[in-house]
Amino acid sequence: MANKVTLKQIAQEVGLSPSSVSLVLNNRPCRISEENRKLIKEVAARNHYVPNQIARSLVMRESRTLGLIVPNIESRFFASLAGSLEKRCREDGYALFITSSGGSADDDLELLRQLVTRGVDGVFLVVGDEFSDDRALREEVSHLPIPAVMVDRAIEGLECDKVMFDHEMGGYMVTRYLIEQGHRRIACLVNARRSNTGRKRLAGYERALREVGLPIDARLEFESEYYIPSAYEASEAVLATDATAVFASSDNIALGLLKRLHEMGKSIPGDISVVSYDNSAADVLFEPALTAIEQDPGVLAEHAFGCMSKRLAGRGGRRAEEVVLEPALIVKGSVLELTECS
Amino acid sequence: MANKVTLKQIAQEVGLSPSSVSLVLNNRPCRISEENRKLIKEVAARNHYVPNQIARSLVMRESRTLGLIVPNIESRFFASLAGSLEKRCREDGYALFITSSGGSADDDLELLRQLVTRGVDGVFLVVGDEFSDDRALREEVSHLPIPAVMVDRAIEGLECDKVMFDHEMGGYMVTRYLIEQGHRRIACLVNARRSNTGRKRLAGYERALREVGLPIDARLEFESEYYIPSAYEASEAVLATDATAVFASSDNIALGLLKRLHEMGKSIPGDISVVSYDNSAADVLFEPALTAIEQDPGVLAEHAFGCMSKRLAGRGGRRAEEVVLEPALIVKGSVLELTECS
DNA sequence: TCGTTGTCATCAATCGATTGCAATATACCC
DNA sequence: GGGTATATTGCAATCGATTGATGACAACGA
Repeated sequence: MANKVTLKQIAQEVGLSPSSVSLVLNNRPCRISEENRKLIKEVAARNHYVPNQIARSLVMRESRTLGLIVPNIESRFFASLAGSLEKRCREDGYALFITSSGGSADDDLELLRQLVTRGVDGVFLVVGDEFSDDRALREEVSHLPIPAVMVDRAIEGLECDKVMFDHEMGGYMVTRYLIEQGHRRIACLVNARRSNTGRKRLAGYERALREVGLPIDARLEFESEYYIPSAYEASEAVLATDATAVFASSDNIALGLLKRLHEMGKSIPGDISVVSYDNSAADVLFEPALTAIEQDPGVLAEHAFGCMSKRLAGRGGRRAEEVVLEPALIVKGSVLELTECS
Repeated sequence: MANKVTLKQIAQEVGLSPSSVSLVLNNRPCRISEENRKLIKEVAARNHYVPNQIARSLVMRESRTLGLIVPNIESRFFASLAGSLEKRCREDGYALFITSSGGSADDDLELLRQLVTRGVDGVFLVVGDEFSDDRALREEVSHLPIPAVMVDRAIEGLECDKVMFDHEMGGYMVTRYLIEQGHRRIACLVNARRSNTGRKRLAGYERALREVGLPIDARLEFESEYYIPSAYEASEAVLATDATAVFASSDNIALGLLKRLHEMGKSIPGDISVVSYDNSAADVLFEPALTAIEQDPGVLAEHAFGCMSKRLAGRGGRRAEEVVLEPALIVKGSVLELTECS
């Protein structure tokens, strides 16, 4: 294990003061003879000098590091978001500190504090979807000494930059599309009990029905957590209805549903049409491919970074910015067009 | 945005010196009257004082932060590893700085430097599987001023703690099992060209064949990258052979293979037996479930943290520690037992 | 009254960088 | 030689915490 080389050591070896070395290595405008400049750079390189960011952060009051808190890094969507965001940050010379909380507001709070004391210049928060007690978290976020951007979801009623896809619109688009394809009995499988996003998607679903005068039938609305087994369980009841189509409000929910369909020997879209939300890696396998709402994590990352960037540059307005992105319905082959006669 | 509160401010408000405040808040053994102790703690709490880790790291020369570099956080296996490792670190009061490199040695190097200058106390490296030019990286790793643990894979010939599953053994176990089930013509689909782990799995496959006197037939060995489309492409040729079983050396490779099988209307294990490596989330869908080698990322994380922990405590030996874990073959239903007559 | 002991708290250096201001040296002009 | 530019470089404070060494003060015994 090699020792770390410090500015002072370089200075000593060159025979100049630490100040001069610092000035030269940071390309600060200053009058140091060309000769010594060369010398300093050479010695620094030879000794593999790397400035200590810790020390630098302390005096500069910025670390060029950002933080990200996601509920669960093992979920494909968040992993992808984290990946995109990291790449984007790196492009601008920021490192991204990725952390995964487990989804409880307490853990979120703990991580947030960790990030702040570790000197990140800003945080991206993917928090607030679960209905846990988040008073302490809201409190903390609203008193943060650094900029924060809430991504994909938000703590309701908190003044803070937000970037997210329109979940209500997503639910609406799916349902509207199914209606246009001639479906009238449309079931949905959503996580409305424990998730804000789920609740919004459900609202969109209902709006679409209402809009065309179709009844909102509680017997067609089913509840499922965002896990495959949960959806699998719930699916039996869904398939016992007379629905001709199902709106699965997340990729995992769709997977659970498909598993059940497969077991029952039902075919898509022949026996029943399915629309999913977010594409899972597994989707490549299905024949036909799943029609689904797509929320590109890369787009989310791009906008989130944009907001952050503005704040960091001090260009953010006093009021919080809210970016709402429209999701896209990607039509593939899992929806049957019902003709009038059917 | 609230201001950050410093030790000095607290001290001022209490009317004592910063030293005293520091001493008390860190529960250092010192003689400060019970009365003042109470006061200090109360004022600190009231002001939401949180010590600045940056400043603390500088003088303490430790940050209680560890770093992790994975090739691609969007891959399920790495995401899961990152998740487990983070949880484990947190249990011991360490934060984990997760970064994702993209897999090139250059990026790995860049990230490694970033982590080091940002003062992490140690790094977990999941690097070195791709055959890129890694001289600079080896150089850097071998001169690191902090402990490093290579996880899941390694830069060959580098003296450094290592924790990984035995990939050769995995390939061997799969093949051995297939042989025991009566298979004689066993194809394999591996990433041997660009991956060390793939190469090892192939070696295990060949060892098993050799051991029982079966021929190693180059016409049964197929190459695929670790991506679904790549495996999908390669699968056609695999299925054109007379193999009764296929060893798919990664989850993505298995998915690509399955897609092709599905399209060709072939059934598992009736038409052909399949063994996979690592379970993918998508596996739940298949009927029958896939027999596969399982490498629990949690176990990997646990051991990796163990090594790190020892080093950090100064209890590591001078020589590098090497932990080789035996993978498990989880038998499900994708392999047909061939009877003698077949 | 002096010395001793014990209690409680502070001083000042340190970590490794950054940076405004001051200082030195050399050249140039009258 | 005195005065002024100009070119180079160094000093010392600073960021916010930690910590070994040291100081102040009271009580007590001789």
